[in-house]
Amino acid sequence: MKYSDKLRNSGLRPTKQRLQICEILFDTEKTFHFTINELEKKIKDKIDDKISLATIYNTVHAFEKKGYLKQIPINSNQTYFDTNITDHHHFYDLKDGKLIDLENSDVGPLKIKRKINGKKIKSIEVLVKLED
Amino acid sequence: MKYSDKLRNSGLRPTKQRLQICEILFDTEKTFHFTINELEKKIKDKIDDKISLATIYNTVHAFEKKGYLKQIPINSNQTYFDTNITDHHHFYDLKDGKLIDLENSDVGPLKIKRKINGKKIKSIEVLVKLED
DNA sequence: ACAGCTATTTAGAACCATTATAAAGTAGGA
DNA sequence: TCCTACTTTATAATGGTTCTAAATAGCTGT
Ligand SMILES: [Mn+2]
Ligand SMILES: [Mn+2]
Ligand SMILES: [Zn+2]
Ligand SMILES: [Zn+2]
Repeated sequence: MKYSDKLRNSGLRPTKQRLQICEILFDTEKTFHFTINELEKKIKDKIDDKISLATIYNTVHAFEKKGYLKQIPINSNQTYFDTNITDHHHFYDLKDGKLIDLENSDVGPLKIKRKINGKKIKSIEVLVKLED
Repeated sequence: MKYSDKLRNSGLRPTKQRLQICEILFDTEKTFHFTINELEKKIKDKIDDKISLATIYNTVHAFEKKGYLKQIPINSNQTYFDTNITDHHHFYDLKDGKLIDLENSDVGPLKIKRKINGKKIKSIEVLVKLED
């Protein structure tokens, strides 16, 4: 399915900027992790038109809200996003700030035994910090 | 052991400010989670002397580096700290931004099967997001 | 094709948690 | 007491993110 249809089906107009960002984010063999800053660089490298920083933020947030991107919970001055939207976990290399995917099967079965009244679990995320 | 000795043993001079912050952080029945902003409020409430914001940041970072506090990996515009330095996990209530401790036994055994060459695991942290 | 409406983009300003600066104050050893 | 390194402090700077409001572009009905 074309990105334009996917966007329209989500209630998002398929603008030139959104389509170009789609290509950068989703036309890849492998999924990847990125910060806004890194995405901005990638956009400058790969497309000739300029996309304003505000639009990059708007688009990433719109895609996240629609479920096409995920935020990764991590302590950093920047927000990390993930084009891999399946349930999975992460290694976080403290040395270089890079993330590595951990499949669910790499972590083993997680069973949260405690329950909070009136709340339900939205996600379970494991972060494994790595050092030398 | 008095806080002054604990601090001296860590190579930190037991200043009035650090001792007062120690009392707020560690003279409690239960451990708790906080942001710098919340700690600042608590300091204003509980002690009569003023402690500058810079000192609060300095002290929290010094205590974290010495292992008396932990940072909690989470997506928020503020950094969350924890006076519970044991290995444990968290519920994160997306509605009100509050954290709840999850004991290791509440999560079940975690076994990270994948290894990264030349790196060792420093910590394994689980974040369980809650919604209504 | 056109008009009208709303969504979107954009440059720039604002926001705000955090960090840096550098001057004044303090703890502890000689 | 004196010295020196450590600490505190007010304040400025930083930098990622969000806001603003004006210009532009996509879409629907005619
Ligand atoms: Mn280019
Ligand atoms: Mn007071
Ligand atoms: Zn991932
Ligand atoms: Zn905790």
